[in-house]
Amino acid sequence: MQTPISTFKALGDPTRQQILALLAEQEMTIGEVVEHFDMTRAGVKKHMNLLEAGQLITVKAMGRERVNSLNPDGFKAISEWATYFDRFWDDKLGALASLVMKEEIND
Amino acid sequence: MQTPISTFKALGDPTRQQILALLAEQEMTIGEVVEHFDMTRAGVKKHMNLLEAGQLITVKAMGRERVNSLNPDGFKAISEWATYFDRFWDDKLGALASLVMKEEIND
DNA sequence: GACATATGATACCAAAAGGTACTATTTAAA
DNA sequence: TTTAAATAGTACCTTTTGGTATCATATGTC
Repeated sequence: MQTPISTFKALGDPTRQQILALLAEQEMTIGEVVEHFDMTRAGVKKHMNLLEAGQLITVKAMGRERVNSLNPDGFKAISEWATYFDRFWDDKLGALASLVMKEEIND
Repeated sequence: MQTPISTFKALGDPTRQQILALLAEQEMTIGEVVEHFDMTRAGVKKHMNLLEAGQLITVKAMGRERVNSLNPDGFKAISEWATYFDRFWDDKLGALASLVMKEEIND
């Protein structure tokens, strides 16, 4: 499987997590997001660009405004990645169980 | 819920992803990991420190060697986080369905 | 058209991360 | 006890990232 590195990268920052939390409540323009932070619009915009690169948000133009909303794609990618690893652990535990059994037989 | 930012951060780098892939096959000392990369031991060690901070690997001392293995904790944290968001999407869709219904009633 | 507003983009600075060279510490072996 | 191996840690440099200031572009309003 291929790992969504840009998505992990986007998620690995506290400011971006806060932005996602805001957008989880309701979609917002950049201007509205900025009001929640002590940061310039350009600074927030850079974070938004990374979130968009990680497919965690989408932007739709509404006149001269641009509304940002959460994008399921990125979240879904992480979810699938996690599912893959859940199975991996099951296999490992299975392998461990087999090993324990073999030892018991050999005793 | 609290988000495992250090874990996301550790996962958001291609070199660290490769290290995890190696350790998924078998546990290794740092020296063995280094053999797979065109990088100094100290460079690899820094990545290992970040992986350990994200609870993605554990280290056990074996004599003068230190064996690194995958740590389920970090992966499990991501898995739980993903599960939380899966439910979130379900709720959003549910909310959307309710909204559509309400509009039909108001028509 | 003129003007204000919402935004994107670029250049620049400061801080953090990626990486190397070097030194120190611990442990196995002769 | 000397020597070599495996590793941790620190100082330092380079690159990337976080952030600001500034300018350019597009859109709604008068």
